[in-house]
Amino acid sequence: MKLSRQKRREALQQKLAEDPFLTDHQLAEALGVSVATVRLDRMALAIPELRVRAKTIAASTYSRMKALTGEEIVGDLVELNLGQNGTSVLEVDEQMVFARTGTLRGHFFFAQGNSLALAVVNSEYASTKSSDISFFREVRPGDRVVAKAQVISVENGNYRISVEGRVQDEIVFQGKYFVMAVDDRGGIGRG
Amino acid sequence: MKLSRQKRREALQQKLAEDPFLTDHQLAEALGVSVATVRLDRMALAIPELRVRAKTIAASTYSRMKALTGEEIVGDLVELNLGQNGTSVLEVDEQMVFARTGTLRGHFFFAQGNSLALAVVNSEYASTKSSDISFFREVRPGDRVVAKAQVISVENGNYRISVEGRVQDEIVFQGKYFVMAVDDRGGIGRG
DNA sequence: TTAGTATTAAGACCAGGTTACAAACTGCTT
DNA sequence: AAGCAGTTTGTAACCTGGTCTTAATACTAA
Repeated sequence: MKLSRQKRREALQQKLAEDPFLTDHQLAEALGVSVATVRLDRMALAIPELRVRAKTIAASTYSRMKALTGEEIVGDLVELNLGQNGTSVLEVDEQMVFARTGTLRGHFFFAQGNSLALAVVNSEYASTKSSDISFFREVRPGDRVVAKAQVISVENGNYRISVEGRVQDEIVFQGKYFVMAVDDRGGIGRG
Repeated sequence: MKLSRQKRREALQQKLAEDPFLTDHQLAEALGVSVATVRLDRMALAIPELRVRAKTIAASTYSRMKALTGEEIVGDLVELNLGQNGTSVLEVDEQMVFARTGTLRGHFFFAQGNSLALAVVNSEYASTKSSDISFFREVRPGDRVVAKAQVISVENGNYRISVEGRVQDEIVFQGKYFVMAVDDRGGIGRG
């Protein structure tokens, strides 16, 4: 069960890809090699120690989870004029794109636009009634998508909001959101 | 700046809710109290040490992030007839809803519909060109959203797909997705 | 055989804890 | 003022999962 150094390192990377929470000790056992060798291999492959890995994963996924599910805004809100307009920026990273095409998954565009539209309204219980979005250009990890929202019209609590997302002045998506501002909790159409 | 023990412990929990990656030392400084006290408080509140917190967060969010971003489908695909129709089920949990209203965030609807639409097309590089969605009813944690997609028309690689999401026969969202099947990598309009 | 590389082992050190215990400071009663 | 309880703080020893350095051993090709 002796692997060449090359093979062993590939196996090590594979193991860690499957489960990044393995200690050097566990890795050593799995690969049938000493802990010292595992450390050397990690060094050579520039793989940080378990704690750093855990913390990095935690910190990155945590904030992203928060952004995606726990918080009200997807993307960083950089400007906001309630009832008028707003701007948010979304940094695209590897986690957000399709494995196959390497391009941003549509729902991040939708989510960025959606949450920006809701932020602009900022009623106690604003909610999206409907939306209409088009995607123009592919986006890749490293791109910064700047979304600008503009309120087009307001009619007793019903906002029409236009959102445009650009990467360096090139438009990547364009959408209209119809948002309903509900101030009591009895309304319908929460999104 | 002296807090009662009660208040201090609340403050500690608050701090950790905001940023779970604070060391005892940082907490001690923030609360104006010794490290030993922080440890006692953590003990009393059954809050594990930093490393355990990091690892736990990492382990739990890691799998969820993979489910949310790393895979091609949001929701569980339960039926699929390529080029024709498909069904997916999304279990709504607390992480997916707005804190304030307790209702599902629009982008999960969008994402469920979007990924289902793409799955139905299943070209090598299918991508959403545009969409048009309406949200009808609020959805709460525990609900199972069953989405059914139906291909309406196909014209040289351009699919019109209608998706309906229901919770127990009650319609919660309805959307049309325009998906482009791109078999080479040169096309535009990836979503 | 021997040089050079790969592997292992052994020792000291570190961060961020743990446990156990002692000391000090508080508020309050007697 | 003395005594006591509860709270807070400090100290020392130990643990894990590493670090870094040095040294010894094993393997392999010339």
